[in-house]
This record gives sequence, structure tokens and C-alpha cells, in this order.
Amino acid sequence: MKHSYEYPRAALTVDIVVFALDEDDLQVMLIQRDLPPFEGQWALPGGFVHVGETLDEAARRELAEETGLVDIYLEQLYTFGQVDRDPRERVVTVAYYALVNLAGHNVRASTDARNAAWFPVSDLPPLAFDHPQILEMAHERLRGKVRYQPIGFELLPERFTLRQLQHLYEVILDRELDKRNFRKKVLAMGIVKETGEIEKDVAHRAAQLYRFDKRTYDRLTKQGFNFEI
Amino acid sequence: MKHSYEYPRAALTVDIVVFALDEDDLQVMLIQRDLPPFEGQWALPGGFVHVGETLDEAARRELAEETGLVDIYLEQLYTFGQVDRDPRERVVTVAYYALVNLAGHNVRASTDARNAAWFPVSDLPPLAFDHPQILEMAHERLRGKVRYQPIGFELLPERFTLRQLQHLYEVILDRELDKRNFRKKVLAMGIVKETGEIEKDVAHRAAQLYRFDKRTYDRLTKQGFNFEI
DNA sequence: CCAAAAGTGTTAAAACTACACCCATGA
DNA sequence: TCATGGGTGTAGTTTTAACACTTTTGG
Repeated sequence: MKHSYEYPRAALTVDIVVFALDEDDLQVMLIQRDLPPFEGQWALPGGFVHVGETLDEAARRELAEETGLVDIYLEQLYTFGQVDRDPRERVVTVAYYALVNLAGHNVRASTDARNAAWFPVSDLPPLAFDHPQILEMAHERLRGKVRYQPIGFELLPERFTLRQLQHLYEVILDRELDKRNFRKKVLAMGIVKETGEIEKDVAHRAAQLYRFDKRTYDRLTKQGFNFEI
Repeated sequence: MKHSYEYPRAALTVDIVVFALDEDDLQVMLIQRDLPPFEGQWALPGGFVHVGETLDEAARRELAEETGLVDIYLEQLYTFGQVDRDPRERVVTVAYYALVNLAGHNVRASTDARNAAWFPVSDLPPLAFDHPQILEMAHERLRGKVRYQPIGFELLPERFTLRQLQHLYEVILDRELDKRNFRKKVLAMGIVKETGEIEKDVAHRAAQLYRFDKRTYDRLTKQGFNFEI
């Protein structure tokens, strides 16, 4: 207890909503708590911000420590400061959301005796603290953001089929899209490029593999473009 | 110095970017600092978050204390946590932005021996801390948000002319809009309603006064509508 | 040869853009 | 009567939405 201040101070934490996409669903990574409060319950990965690190650094550090995820897309979401959101004391948390492609990252199933697991956003266990609210806001932000920035690509492997891309949008936006119109739109925009390769080991006609063309995207973004699908 | 913790803690503040609209410009309210660091320089209104209040409450309280503004549109922007953003010690700030209509609010010119004043965003004085960065992000958010939510109405008096509304969009988006197309679009959307009243004391034909129709807006928002102008 | 997904065009409706003149008012 | 901004319509273009069949491949 060597650190004293004239006025009481809130503790500062970060919490991260990590999204990934599997065959059918948008998934979220949760950690099973091994300490009170909410011992045994599921919660978002996160932890205290050190006094010598930025908020982004804290989020990446906690993510690495608790889930093993590194080098992923990460963006600040919102800061939650309800007075009683933590039963122990005043804790303000800066929430982040992150996007990963399941193929490219090995997720540690368990770390520090903690249990980490993926859950579909449509079927979540009870969550600790105000984490349901944080998760809901992250999901809404993802739905909104995907309309005017192609961040969705972060959820796919480097090479992907147009079907995968369409599926991604259908899952995030929660509605069906017309295949022909979707392809027309995406190809006309020029933000994906053919790789010349095709899918392997599928029990039907193999699809072309595409990659995200960041150069074209960056150019379009500066002019302010609309990614409505 | 009675408040002790096991680990060092960052101080937590709020800062608010208050936008208003005058005849020609988008304006921002600034406060002249009367204490070091940056004594005498202009800065965003803001201050420390008390341990017993939420972040929103802190922002509204500081705004009332420093500028006299109450009951205005206020929304959280982003949390800034660079380690060295305050030269004294680690300070994390939760930034907000606010929108006011100049007609409806009396702004205290000076409070607590502080000096408060409006500056056009296009011509700002040097600012303390990382406040230029905060202000830039707030401006960008306003530009972006105005495209899919009619928050711009907060900058106008309750009754306004379509010319005023168009001018607002022109200032925020920083480009000229076609008068006929603008009117067509706004009226077709149905989010403004005629009041039957007309402007007074103008040296030309008096314009119809309209008011924002929040009911229609709320209905449209739920269906996810597009306010691109 | 069957199942499963890939791939491909057209048409009608809606939305958008560009553009110019007369009107009402107060000074 | 003049200066100032208010108010109005149309036509060409672009964008969007709806819609079904053939092709390829592996099992």
C-alpha cells in the first residue's frame, strides 16, 4: 500500500471482446473466472492497466496473457464507468473489440489455470459484471462499422472465397444477401483481387480464392466511400 | 494523502469538445487555463472524475461548472491514454463531445476566474496537452455521425429554416450542397415538419420555420436508415 | 449420376445529380 | 425598385433489387 493520493481514485481496467467466425456463427472468446467476484462465471478477457503502459498496450498484453492471441485487429470501443459495475470498488473499464481469423491463430485453450473458450454470440452463458452490455455494444459496433469499412476481412483467412465473404456479411448483418448482387458489388469496388488459386478438398466445384486488396481500399477510404452491401 | 493503493493508479479526467454553430462557422468552446501546466494556454473544458460519479455525470458537472452549459447533447468520444499526455503524472482522459445551439443557451463568459470563449474550428489557438488530437477526432466523428444520424439538429434552435439546416450540413461536411436536392431529400424523409410560422425581421422574403420530428426519426432509426445528404 | 455449391445477366424501379427562374419582402 | 434569399420541377444517369439456370467437381 505504498501508493497514496490526495483524492480516492478509480481502478482502471481494459476488457476485450474478441470476435471470430466459424462455419455458422459469429463467436466470442470468454474466460472462466478463477477468483471472486463472479468466481466460476464467464467473463471477457481483460485486466488492470499498468501505470506505465498505454490503454492499447494494456489490451494487447492482457489478450496475449489470457488467450495467447497476438497481432490481431484491435480497436477501442467505449469506456464504461457505472459507479457500481464492480462490487468491490470503483472500477472504470476501457472496452476494446478485436477480430481474428480462426485459421491464422492458435488460441490457447487455457492459461494461468484459466479456461478460455469460444461461444456463439447468439447463445452465450451468463456473464460477469456489466459484460453483457459491453458485448452487446461491441456487436452493434461491428454491425455498424462493417457497412462503411471493410474490417470484416480481419475475420477471414488471407485467401478466401466470395462465398465465405458473403457468409461473413450475412452473419454479422443477420440477413440474407443476394449472391449475384453481392459479387457484382464487391468485385466492382475492386477491393478484392483474384489469386488464381482455387479451393482444395471440397466435395463440389472448387471456388476461386481472393485476397483483400488493401491498396485499393486505402485509396477509396480517403475519398470517403460507402461499403453498404 | 489518505488514499492508498497497492499499485500506482492513473488519474482519471473527462474533457469535452463543445460544438456550436454561428452564422459562418463551426465553433468550439475553449477555456483559458489559470494553473500550470500550460498556464495561460487554451484547453478543452474538463476535470477530474470523482469516485462517486459516472463518467457522464463528471462530464456534465464539469461543463456546468466551467461553462454554465446544462441539458445539452453529450456523447462519449474516445478515451486517451498516452503515458506522457500530462507532464505531471499519468492521466487518462475520457473525451466527450457536445452540441449546443447558441440561441438556446447562455454561455458563461468566465467562471472560477477562468476565461471561456468560442473559437472557429478552422482557426484555433495553440491548445494544451493532447487537446488538438482530441478536437480533431471529435470533428471527424461529427462529420461521420451526421451522415447516418440527424444529430445536427442539436446545433439548431427548436425552430429553424431549411436554409439554416442546409448551412449546418455545408459547414460540417465542408462542401456545398444543391438547394433543391437538399430540400427534396430532407422533406421526403419526413424528419422535419412545418410549423406554419415564418421568420421575422429579415430583409428578404421570410422562410418557413420547421421543427425536427423526433417521432418519425425514431421510427426510421429502428429500421436502420441512411441520412446521406 | 447425384449432390452441392460455383458462377453468371437482364430488367424494372428507385435514387441521385445537375440545372435556372420567378417570388416575396424590407430597405 | 432593387437586393436578397425563398421556393419550385424535370430529365438524364446511376444505382439498386429481384430473379433462375447451367457448370463443375467429388463422392
